[in-house]
Order: sequence, then C-alpha cells, then structure tokens
Amino acid sequence: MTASPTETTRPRLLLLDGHSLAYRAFFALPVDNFSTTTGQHTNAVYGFTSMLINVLRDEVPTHVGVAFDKSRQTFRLEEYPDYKAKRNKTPDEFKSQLPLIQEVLDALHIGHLEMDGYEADDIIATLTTQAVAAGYEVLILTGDRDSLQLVSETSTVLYPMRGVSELARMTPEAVEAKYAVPPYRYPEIAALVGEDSDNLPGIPGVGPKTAAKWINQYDGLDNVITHADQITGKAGENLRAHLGDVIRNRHLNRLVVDLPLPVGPDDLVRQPWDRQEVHTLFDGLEFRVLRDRLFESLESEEEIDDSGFEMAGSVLAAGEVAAWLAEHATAEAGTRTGVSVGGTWGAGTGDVASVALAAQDGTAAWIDTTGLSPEDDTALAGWFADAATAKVLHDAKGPMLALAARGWPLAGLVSDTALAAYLCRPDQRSYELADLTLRYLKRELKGASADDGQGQLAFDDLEGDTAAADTAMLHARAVLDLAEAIDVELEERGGTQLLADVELPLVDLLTTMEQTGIAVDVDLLEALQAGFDTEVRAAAQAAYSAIGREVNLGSPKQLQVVLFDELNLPKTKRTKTGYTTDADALQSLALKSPHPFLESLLRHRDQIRLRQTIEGLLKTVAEDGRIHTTFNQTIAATGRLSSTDPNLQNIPIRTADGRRIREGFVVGRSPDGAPYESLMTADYSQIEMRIMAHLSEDALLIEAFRSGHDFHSITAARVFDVAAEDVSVEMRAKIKAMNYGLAYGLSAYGLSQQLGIEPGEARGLMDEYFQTFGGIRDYLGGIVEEARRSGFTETIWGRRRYLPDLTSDNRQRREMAERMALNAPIQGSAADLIKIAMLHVQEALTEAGLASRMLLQVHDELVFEVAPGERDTLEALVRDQMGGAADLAVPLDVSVGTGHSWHEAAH
DNA sequence: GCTTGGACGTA
DNA sequence: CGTACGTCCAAGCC
Repeated sequence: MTASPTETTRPRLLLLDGHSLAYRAFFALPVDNFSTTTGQHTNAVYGFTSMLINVLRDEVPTHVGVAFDKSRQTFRLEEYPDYKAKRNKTPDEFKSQLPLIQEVLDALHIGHLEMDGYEADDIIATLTTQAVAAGYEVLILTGDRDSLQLVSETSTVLYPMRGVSELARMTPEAVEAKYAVPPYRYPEIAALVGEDSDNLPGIPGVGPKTAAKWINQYDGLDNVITHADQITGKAGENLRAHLGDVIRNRHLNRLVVDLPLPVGPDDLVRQPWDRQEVHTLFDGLEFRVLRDRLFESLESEEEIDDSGFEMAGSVLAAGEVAAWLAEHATAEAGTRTGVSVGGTWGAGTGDVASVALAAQDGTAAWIDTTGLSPEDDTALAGWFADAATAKVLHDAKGPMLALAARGWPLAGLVSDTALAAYLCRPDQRSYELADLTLRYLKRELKGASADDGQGQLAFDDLEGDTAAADTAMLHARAVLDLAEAIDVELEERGGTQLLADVELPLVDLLTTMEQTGIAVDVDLLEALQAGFDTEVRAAAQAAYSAIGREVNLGSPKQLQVVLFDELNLPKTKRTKTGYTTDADALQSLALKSPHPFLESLLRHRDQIRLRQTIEGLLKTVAEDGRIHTTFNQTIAATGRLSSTDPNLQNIPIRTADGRRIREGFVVGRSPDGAPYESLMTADYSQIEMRIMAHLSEDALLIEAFRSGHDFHSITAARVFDVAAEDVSVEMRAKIKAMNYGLAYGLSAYGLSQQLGIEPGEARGLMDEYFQTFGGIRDYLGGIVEEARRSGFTETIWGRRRYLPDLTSDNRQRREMAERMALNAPIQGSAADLIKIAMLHVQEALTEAGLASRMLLQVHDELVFEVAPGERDTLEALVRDQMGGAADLAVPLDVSVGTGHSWHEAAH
C-alpha cells in the first residue's frame, strides 16, 4: 500500500491572465448590451469581474495576482513581425475597458503587474516557477493555452470552457487526456499544429492527433525534427517543408520563467478590500447585480478553518481491496464508512469511475474501479451489498444508480448527509457537500465536487490521478465527519426517526423506480405532437390576421403593446414589468371586450404548450423505450418529492387535449421482454382535507368523512344548513373551493376572485364555514400562533419547517409566512403519509413475491405496472397498504383504476 | 453568455 | 390578496 498523506495547509496562489480573460469576456458577452449611461462599454469588465468573483469564491486562494500584457512591442514581435498580426483589429471598445479592469483590481486590493516587452503569460510563468519552488499550490486562470506547459502536480490551469462561468480544471492528467502528451510537451504540439490566435501557422494537414503521435513515437519534438526525413506520407512532406515554422513556433511559445519582477508570490497575499471604494467604482460602472454577488459571496470569509482535514489515505492498487475492506470497513457495531463515488449518473442509470472510502479509524482509501482484479470486484460488490457494513453517503441516490449499473447494488445506507441536512432545514436552495462542511465543520472543502453527477469535470476521474484521489478521499472523510455533526442537530430537531424510517429507506425505492422508468408510445406521442403543431400554426395565422401583422405571441412584452396600446383594451392586473397577459386575465378581457385576437392567442398558448410538453418528453425517452425521471428528495420545503428531467408530476390532465398526452404513457415490458398487463393508478381522495380533519379534531368534519358520502356536498349541507339532497350545484362548488383553499391560507378576496363573487359574499361564506366547523377555525389559528412561538411548524410525523418571517415587521413577508405555516403541516403530513405508504406497499410487494412494480409518485397518487394475473392481488394489496399507512381519526379513502395507458388507468 | 421573470402544467 | 413544485421562452444584464 502506498501511503499518500493529504496535506492541505500550503498557501494557494491564484494567477490570472488579465488580458486573455478580458478578451474572452469581450467576445462572450454582447457589447451592445453592456454600457453605462455615459456610453462606456463594460462587457469585458463585467465578464472579467464575474469570473474573478467566482474563482475567488470557489477556490479561496490565499494569494492573488493578475498579469497584463504591457505593450504590443514584445520580444516575440521583434523576432517575428507577424506575431499576433491577426489581432490588429482589437476594437477600441475593448481597449478602453482595460484601465477599468485595473481599477476594479485596485478597489479589491488585488495586485496586478506588467512588464515591458513581455506578455502576461511570461509573468505568470515566472511567478508560478517561484511559487512552486516555495511550496505553493498554484492556480492559473487563463484563456491562453500556452500556459498549459506550466501544469504540474502542484499547479493547475483553469481554462474557460464556453462563456465566462464554466472552467475546465487542467491537471497533468487532464492535459494528457486531452492532448496525449504531458504538460511540458504541450508547446511541442502547439508548435506543430500552429496557433491561429497568435498568427503562428503550423504544418498543413497536421492536427493535435498527428502531432501527438509523432512526439510520442520519436520521444519529443527535437527528435521529430531530427528524424523528419523518416516520416512518410503527405504529412511528412509538409513537415519537411515547414520545419522552419515549427522551430520558430517552439521558440516563440516557450514562456519566460526568469523575469526580474518587482514582486514575488509572497507579496501577493490577499488583502482586505475597501467596501466604500468598491461601492463607488461599481456605482460608476452601473454594476448592480454584480456588486450584490460580490458582497454576498466574499463577505463571510472570516473564521474559516482552512487547515483542511488530516488523513492517512491510500490509493489501493489492484489486489489490495479485499484486505483493506476487511481491516478498515467492518460490520462492527458503531463503525460507519464514508463513501464518495466518482462517476456520472442520471435518468435511472450511471457509471462508476472511482470510489473513495473513509473509515471510522481515520484511514481512507481510493479505488480506481476501472482497474480492478476479479477478486477486488467480488470483494467490493460483497461489501456494498452487505447491509451489515454501515455506509454514509452524501446525496446517495445518484451514486446508488451508478453503483447498481456497475453491478454493485448498495445496502446498509445508515445516513445521507444531504437528507439529514434537509430534514434539519428543509427550505435551503442547495445542500452541496462543500457548503455543509463549511457550516457544520467550519472547514473549507476544496476541489470540485467528486460526486457532482453531471460529470462536467471528466478530468476528475482519470486513472492514477493522485490529486483527484486525495480530493475524493477528503470528500469521503467530510461525509463521515459531517454525518456525526448533523446527527446531533437532527436529534435536537426531532428528525432522527424520520430519517431512519422514511427518508433513508425511500432512497432505495426511488432508485428502483428511476431505474424502472415508465414506457411510452413514441408513435402515438409523435402523431399527437404533429396534430398540436398544425393547431399552433392555424392559431398563429388567425391571431396575425386579427391584428394585421405578425408579433411574437410568446413575448408578454410584445403582447402588451398589441393589447393595451394598439387594440386599446382595458388594462389588466399589474406585474413588476407591466400588465399581465395571463390566461385568466385574457379570458375576462375577452368577456368584457371580445376580440378575435384574444381567442386565437389563448388557443395558440394552449396548443404550443402541449406541443412543447410532448417535445420535452420525447427528448428523454431512453433506449429501452421508457422515460426515467429523477425524483428529488431535498427540494420541497414541505417534504414533498419533486420530479425533473422530465417532470412527470405535471403531465396535463385538466383539459381534454392535455389528457391525451397521458395516452402516451403505456404499459410496457420487463427487461427480459415479458409484457406487463396494464397500468394501475391509486390515489388518496381529499387527502389534505382528511389530514386537516384529523389535526383539527373537528367533530363535524370527522363525521362528514366517516359517513362516506360526497364530502363537498356534506360540508355544503352543513354550512348552508340544508338537507344533503337539497345542496345545489352552486352551493357545492362554493364549498369545494373553500375546502381546497383553506389549507393554502385562502383570503376572502382570493375566494371571491376564484368564485367570481363579491368579496363581501365571500367573507360571509367564510364566516359561515368557520361557524359550522369551529374546530377548523381554532386549529388554523392555533397553528400560526404556535409556530410564531416555537419558530417552526411540524407534521404528524415530526417533520419541521422553520419560518422566522412569522415575526417579521414587513407585513407582506409576515403574511406570506403565515400562509406557509398554515399549509406546511397539512401538505407535509400528506407527503409523509404517501412516503410511508410507498414503503409499506413496496415491502408488501416483495413479501408477496409479486412482479408488479411501482413506477411513479405524483404527490397523492402512485402509478404501478401490473404483471399478468396480478391485478386483483395488487389492487387489494395497494388499498390495504395505502389505506392503512396511518391511523387517523378519519378513514383514508383510496381510489384505484386500471388500463392500458395512464389515461385509461384514471378513474 | 448567464440570470430573471412571466406564464402555466401538476398536486 | 392561496401552498408546493419544474420548464419554457424572452428580456434584462449594463
């Protein structure tokens, strides 16, 4: 075993190539859209500053410096008069921005330097050389590929990919993966291929592939030149004809590493910046959004322990896996292992490239899963599958998809740091490992996320990449330490059971559901899409002819011009930026002032949306003819799941046209080709009202549910004090709206809007309702009261939501928080309930040995695929488990339907 | 090129 | 001036 102790205490120097970054920003951002009221262009300043802020935030360097090109007159130009000749046309709009960039740096107290006769690159090369010798870690942010020759174990180039926000991390392995030569030989490739941006022509017909082949074959450019006469073919001929260019190119692209600079790395230590200075400058540049971002991301850098984690980590060689697992990751009680999986995942599947493990005894291991011996594979598979060896992951579902796809299904997940953090504070926007590490452990977790899942850093998982291995082991370690810290907080917040009994087991089930997916009838959807497309065109034409010109019907701004300026229709409700053109407003507009344009516009909106919905769905159909959505478990503050890529929780159902899309979701086959029999849907009826009845203990409401009669009619009869058979359609509709609106914190005004009645009448209706159901009134009032006192609301199962705004001085914020407080326990309890039901159903399916399977969850509905002959058994089982998932004061009514498609399975 | 906001689909 | 989401497109960024 090779020990590679991880040390993260060394200083970290960030060097930026000011000129090349500004140049990139200038072309990435449209110059027309960025100028101040005085006419100064700012797109390059903006893009550069944006990149700077991001990299300071993400990399947290201890030292920073920016290098600029001094003048056009460099030693390279003296030697080669055409050097950078094609850049002659540097626009004035660009040049005027360079001094502004230096002003930004001055305001931020970041050192910048330039040197007569040399380029920024040379300054960076010199500083990098000095810093590496002094034991620094160096990061070079530049858009100039020549800098790749500086990449080493301790210096990394960050290269903008596209635009100004995505950076490729060019480590030695990444350079080698991309160019097939080590970093120090990159200039040899460039010499052969040429560099357009520097106007250095290369050999015609020779690209990076050929160049790398030669360099590797002859061991370096010098030998390629020496043996030029041996190289055959057209390429060889061209090489001989252009040898002079190659030698010149290599001479020019060699960076100068010994410039006599006035400052060294130590002088570039980060300084606190002057807030007032920044305000003044950014005011002048009219950077509002950027200033907010700057203050937000760089404000709280105090008190962070950046000494990193101490850890004894080993990169396991082939054959060492079983022994390491047996020694460090046993099934002993109280022993947990932190796991960080490198790879990609999504859409029900994935790939594993590496696995990092952090053991309770302080050791860690990193395994390149592409180079395993059969014994290693067996040992790892056995360890993952063993429920007795306790594992902790961060956001485990994605890694579990990848592991399962590799043949290593994971059992024994005893904690998930993302889920635990979510249960502690469910309304955060993200639960990134680095953020949590900072918050709970006060430690800086450096390096890109190893378990990002999107795989945007393909360089991360290269074979033998010790930097990546160290990073991954640090992540595994962080997960283990973090789990311990969050356990404590979660216990304080009463969420321990919810994690162990609901959320963790659910990870397994959701993984399975995502793997399974749901079958779609592609032909049917395509036909449907074509139909909607025809309607879209027709509606657009009709709309255009109604106003005598073409407008973009999808642009609210253009529509406002047409509706309110040209057609002079009455103004609708205000939005931030004008007047609303939403469907509700347009419909009432059509009633007051009918116009053929309105009708066509609404039709167009409708049909184009359906067309888009289908287009989106078709794009996600996998090879197996099924759609594999991703269920997110840590998004909704109330505890609900959400669904993305695609969202299968908002497939249309209300309109007849929309419902047809559900005909495209059909019964499919098992992976071995055996057909299933049908789809089955099972949903809870009026689940939120039932939970309200239970929580409020309102006797009348409970009785209404227990009677088993039509709920809205019964409650209407009570409110209007008539016999059940005398409830009119209108009465029922009004009470139904009330019933549904209650759990959202509905106001009298909102109710009047929805029912199209006077606010006074709505007020009266609500009073009447609350008089009848006094328990509801007391309960709803009590929730807010209680939440204001305790700071949080709680579901039946103890899921909390914290609402600090309940005591806000701002009325709008406070009232918003009050409505959230009303809704959270109700929506949240319903979310808990169906999660529990899902687990019970799944357990019962396994126990009964059924082949039928759960496919989707849509908040109060579950969709199943029914195996041949199992329909009745499944229905009984599902009714049983869903109906019995909780013991409430009211019965849980479950309705079930079956059919060939999701549409037919409705009921 | 990236972010925000309007509009609209579901429960 | 009703909760919770995700997605699309156009406009805004300055």
